[in-house]
Amino acid sequence: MPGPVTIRDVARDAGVSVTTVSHILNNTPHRPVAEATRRKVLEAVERLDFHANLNARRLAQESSRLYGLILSEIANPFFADAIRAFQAAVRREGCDLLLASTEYDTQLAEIATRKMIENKVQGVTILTSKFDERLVTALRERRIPVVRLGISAPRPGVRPMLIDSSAGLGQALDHLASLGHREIAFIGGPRDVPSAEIIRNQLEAAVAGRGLHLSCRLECNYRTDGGWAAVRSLICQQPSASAILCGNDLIALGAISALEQMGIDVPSQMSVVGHDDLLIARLARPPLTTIRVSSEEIGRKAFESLAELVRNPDSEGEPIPIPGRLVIRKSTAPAPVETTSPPSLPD
Amino acid sequence: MPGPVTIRDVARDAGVSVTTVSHILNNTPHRPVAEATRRKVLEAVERLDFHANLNARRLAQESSRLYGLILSEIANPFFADAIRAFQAAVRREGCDLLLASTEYDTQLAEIATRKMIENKVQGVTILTSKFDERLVTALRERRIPVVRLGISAPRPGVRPMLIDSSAGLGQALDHLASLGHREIAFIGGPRDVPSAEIIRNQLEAAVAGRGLHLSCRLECNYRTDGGWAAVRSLICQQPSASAILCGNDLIALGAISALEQMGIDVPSQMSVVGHDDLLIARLARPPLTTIRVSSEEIGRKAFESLAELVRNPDSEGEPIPIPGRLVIRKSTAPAPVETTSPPSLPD
DNA sequence: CCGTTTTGCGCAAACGGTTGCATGCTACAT
DNA sequence: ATGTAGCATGCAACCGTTTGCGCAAAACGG
Repeated sequence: MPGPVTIRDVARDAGVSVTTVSHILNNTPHRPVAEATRRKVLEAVERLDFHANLNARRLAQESSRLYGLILSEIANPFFADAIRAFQAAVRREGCDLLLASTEYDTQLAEIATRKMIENKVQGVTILTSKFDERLVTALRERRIPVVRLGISAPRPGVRPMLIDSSAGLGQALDHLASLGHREIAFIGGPRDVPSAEIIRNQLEAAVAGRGLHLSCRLECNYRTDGGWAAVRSLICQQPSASAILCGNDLIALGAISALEQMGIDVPSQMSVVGHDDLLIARLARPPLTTIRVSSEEIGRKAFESLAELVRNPDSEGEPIPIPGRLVIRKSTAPAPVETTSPPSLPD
Repeated sequence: MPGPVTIRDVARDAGVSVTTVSHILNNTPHRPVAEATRRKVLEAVERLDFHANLNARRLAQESSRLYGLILSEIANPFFADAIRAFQAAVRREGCDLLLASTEYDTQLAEIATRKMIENKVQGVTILTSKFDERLVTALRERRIPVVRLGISAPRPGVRPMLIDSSAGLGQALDHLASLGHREIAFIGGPRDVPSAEIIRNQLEAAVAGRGLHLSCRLECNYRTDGGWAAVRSLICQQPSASAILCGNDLIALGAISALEQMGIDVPSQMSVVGHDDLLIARLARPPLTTIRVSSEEIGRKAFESLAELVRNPDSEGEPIPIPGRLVIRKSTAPAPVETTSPPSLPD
């Protein structure tokens, strides 16, 4: 067994030094190479089917040409396009991507961070809001630039990215109001998830700014079963609501399924609005009216800012806003007329 | 700027040699270490916040402790659980995962393969059936074990994994037959996708084995719009079918949406059966009767076999079967009585 | 008290690339 | 002929770890 073919084998085969081979393979600028030599080397590479050892290369090089991406779950559908866009941008730069998932687990988050450091990535994007600030600090101590989704103490080398649903939530409220809805309930994500809390706050602001009010605020996990359970309790304590705003699409889907089971038709008897616009929102029955947040935009902008941060390490910057906007489909309709609350009279 | 902390810094700080530090950090078996020394070193590691350089480590080590996973799209929902299971198994082994996606692109598949080789992974799992056999050969030339989804020439070091829907398809046919369906149509995936072709063949076999026959065979892309279009043409050319078997859940969802648009109710007027059982199948309206293939099982078994192959490099093995079985939900119901074809008489 | 084993540790050579610097050669101007 | 510039290439140190082997001191058995 001859072992793997190394750059030395190529050099020998082409009759040149390893230095020359290396420079040719890397297209080192300012190093002149005779055309004949280049051909000889390239032929040898081809003939021997040489593949460079990336570990050796990265060890020797000053820059790893590696970017890191940390997310909660690799297959999280919400981030599908973000991953794709980020990955594509990384590749366009001639770099590689190191992916790590936290699975919402503190220890795995630590492992993911450690992996970023050990691999000497030149920048990290964090797409999970449940991520200990201490770990960001660990990255910063190694001078690794960070772009991060969610609120984050603004500091040099760390650029936050904020999903701003204000506009979309406002549009949703206006949309519902124009359909005659007065009693609107909100089912948000878990209190301890920062992103859920942000949406909640933005909604409160939008409601206040419009002189409306929420008849009910509920909280549940971010899955369909959460939405399902929340609706059961909602109907008990606040049966007069005619529309429900949900913290994400899965909650909305769960809500719809619970309503259906209780014999309440969506949208004729109850309107439902989601958040995120997953693929599934389009496919649901009825197709979901929801607040769309472009995942692709998240991935693209995250990389842009990260690349900028790499060029310009300690620069600070405004949080990157990711806007959400309303997409109207079929899960919202005019409020039913037989409302239990009497029409309000102008005074 | 002092540069990154290396093992030498730790050694100096602890007053021992790098050798000792290395052995302590790796828990090298059969190397005795005084308890006091161990403590000193561990404290130094802590104090300096030392993180080993993985590139250097991998370069020096014989084994990379790295596994590769190649798939079509990282966020493909069908493989979500497979990735998770594979990843978890890799981690349990104390190894790392290298992920690469082909995006259904030949050139990216080549790049993914190259990356596997350059990173010296000790084994690769390929979860996309559209993957050139030549690339597998390239891996084999480097003696990298491969576990691969889909048919593959059986050869040493390569273990195929086959989704066997035969049982599930049989159950589906029996289920439909027991509901009184006689005219069953099939909408499969693209002809040039091997996995689609396999399902087609397994279905033909199941149909033949039961003395039934398919009234119609269609082909479309693997997305909802494919199913949508296929149903439009199906209704034109074969309006008597009362049930549709689909090559995957997205086709089924598209089909249902087209049927709804044409005023054909599912399931009372038309039964629809999917394949895969994505999360979305459960959430669809009506919830989809479908043939479930466990993604988690794919990931788990893939790793098991790969690990076995790593221990025992050139062993051959039977293809790993991944069974599909029917899950009955609400998209199938008794055939409508006003069938256009006259009841068949025994002769 | 003297071999012999065991324990604890370090030297130095890999691993496979990159890169600053030196060197020989050709070409050209003086 | 001679100095000089630029072209083409190679030497050798270095990146940060691992690991085979050797060495001294301690522990042990007779």
